[in-house]
Amino acid sequence: MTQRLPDDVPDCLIFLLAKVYQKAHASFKKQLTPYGITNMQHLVLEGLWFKQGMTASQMGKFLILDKATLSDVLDRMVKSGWVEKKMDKKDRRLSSIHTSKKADDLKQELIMERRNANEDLMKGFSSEEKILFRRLLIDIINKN
Amino acid sequence: MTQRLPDDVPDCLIFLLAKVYQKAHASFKKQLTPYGITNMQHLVLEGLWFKQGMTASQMGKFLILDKATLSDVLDRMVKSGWVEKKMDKKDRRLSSIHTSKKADDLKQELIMERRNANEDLMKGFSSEEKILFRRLLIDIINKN
DNA sequence: ATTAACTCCTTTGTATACGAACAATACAAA
DNA sequence: TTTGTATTGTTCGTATACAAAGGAGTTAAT
Repeated sequence: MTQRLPDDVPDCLIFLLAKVYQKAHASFKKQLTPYGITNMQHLVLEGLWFKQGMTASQMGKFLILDKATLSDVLDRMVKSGWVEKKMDKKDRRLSSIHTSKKADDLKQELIMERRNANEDLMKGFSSEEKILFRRLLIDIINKN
Repeated sequence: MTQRLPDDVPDCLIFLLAKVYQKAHASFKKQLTPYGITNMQHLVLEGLWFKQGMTASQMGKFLILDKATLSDVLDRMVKSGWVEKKMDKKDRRLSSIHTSKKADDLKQELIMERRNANEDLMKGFSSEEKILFRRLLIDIINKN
């Protein structure tokens, strides 16, 4: 699917952002193939390694994901043995999510894959460009 | 769904790109609501206004979209009356895609909505930042 | 205690995404 | 002209996305 822009690059930031995301997503997806895990599932695992035991609601806020999306993702991850849900005894609406042993065994490897993917993306950028690029992205996300 | 990053912004470009895309997509989606058209459908229309009569295959290359994705999108757009397909008499595998009158009547308005969306995204950026940001995005897309 | 309001999560419906397999068609080579 | 190959577009399977509605549980206010 990966392709190049035409010589006459469209003057549309929305389009460029969509294509950059598409590219970044596709290349990380390829890196994750050997692990049998999707990009989204990788994100969930890293989120849990940062804050083990989050509820689905907390994770949704932390990762900025719709609860409906997350519900499906977690369901698949429980079924495929990447995470486990533990019912909360005090509040029966909640369940805390934990990574499984299968996931923890791959922790260092999976984190490294992400680091590599990030470096690949900005390969060729100067230090100043990297910093500025990051700042501009954050600005857009936090706008409004 | 739209939210802010935590104070401790994750050091992961892939994540930031996903969130920027998510934000840009969501805000343009809201702008398009009154027209009863999706972001993707808007993209297809602008593509056709640039090069009327493309085949699905050509459009896929032009917009960098998977043929399977495009097939579904075009199908819905034909059903909802935004585009029309004309069979090619010479090569019966092909059909050229055209915008409908319903779409053309909204052309100026729809193009303006995109322009506004793009300006909103980079509001607050200096001219230099805008130019650099665009260049960096294009660099990433055309990498490899 | 009971109702109202709120929260958590799931389910439903629609629209992307895209790899893979396919059918129909076109074309090039022998 | 038959055979092999390539191209176009569809269909299938799976995984996001997210709005909207719903079910279950909790808490606040009366």
